[in-house]
Amino acid sequence: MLTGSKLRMTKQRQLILEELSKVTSHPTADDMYQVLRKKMPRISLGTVYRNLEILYENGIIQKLDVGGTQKRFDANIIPHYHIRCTICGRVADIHIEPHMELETEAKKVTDFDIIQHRVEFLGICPQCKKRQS
Amino acid sequence: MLTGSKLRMTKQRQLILEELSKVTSHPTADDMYQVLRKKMPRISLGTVYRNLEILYENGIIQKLDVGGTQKRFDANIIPHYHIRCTICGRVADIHIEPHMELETEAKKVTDFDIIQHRVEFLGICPQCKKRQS
DNA sequence: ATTGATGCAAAGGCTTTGCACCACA
DNA sequence: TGTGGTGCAAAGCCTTTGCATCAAT
Repeated sequence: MLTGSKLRMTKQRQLILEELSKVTSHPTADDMYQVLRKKMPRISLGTVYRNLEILYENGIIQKLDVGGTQKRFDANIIPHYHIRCTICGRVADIHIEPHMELETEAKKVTDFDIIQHRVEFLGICPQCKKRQS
Repeated sequence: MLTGSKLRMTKQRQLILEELSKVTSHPTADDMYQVLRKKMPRISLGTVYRNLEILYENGIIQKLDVGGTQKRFDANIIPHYHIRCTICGRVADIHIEPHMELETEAKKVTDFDIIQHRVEFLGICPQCKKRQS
C-alpha cells in the first residue's frame, strides 16, 4: 500500500483508513474524529486532518468538495457522482455511468485543458422528506 | 427588482449588484471588496458579504460552490456549467446545454428527491498552461 | 538511531455577527 | 421617523501548523 514511499503505517493512520473503508457516508474530518476517538481516545483532530490529506495525496482515498462548508472523504476512489441533501447535508453515491461526452462537448467550447469533471445532484434525502411532512 | 420586499436599495447594494453584473469572472466576496473599495472607500467587507447573501437569497444573483475554499458569485442566474483551473482557481463558464437526462437517470437509482444538478469541469486555464511551459 | 508522526495548542483563512450609528422609504 | 443597513471589530467555524516528544523502520 505505502510501499516505496517514506510513509509509515502508524496505528492512527491504519485505523483512519480502516474506519473510512467501512462506511459509504462520505464523512467529514470531524465525523471521522468522533468515531475514531471511541477506539483511540487520545487521537487528535490534527492527526485526522493530516492523515486524510496524506492518504488523499497518495491516491489512496478521495477528497470531496461537494458544496457545503466542510470537505468530505471517501475510500472509494473510482470516479462516481454524488447527491447532497440540501437540508441535512448528507451525501450519497449516485450509481450511474460517468457521462464522458460531457468532457467531449466541453472541450469544443473552452480553451482550458480539461482534466476531469464532477457531477453533483442536489435534493432532499428520505429522512428529511419524512421530517417535512 | 426588490419591489414588494422590505429590502432597501442602498448605495452599497446598488454598487455591488452593478459591479457583479459587469463581470463574468465569478468573483469571491473579497474580489468584490477589492474592486468596490476603489469606488466606495469606506465600504466594509461585512457589508459585501451581507449583500451578496441577501441578493442570493432573493434569487437575484447566484452563489457558486465550485470547490476551492471560497464561495463565488455570479450575476447570471441562468443555470450553466463551470470549469475551474486547478492551478490558479479561476472559474469560467462552459457554454453547453444542460444535460437534463442526468437527472432522469439519477432519479432511477436514488431515493432522494432531486432538485437540480451541477456540473463542474476541472482543468488548466490558458494563462497557467503558458506559465507551465 | 533516524526521522516521520503524534498530541496539543496556537494561528490562519474565510465568513458571520453584535452593536451603535446612519440613511432609505 | 421608523427600521433596515452600514462600518467596525470581535467571534465562529473549519483547517493548518509549530513544536517538543514519541515510535515505526
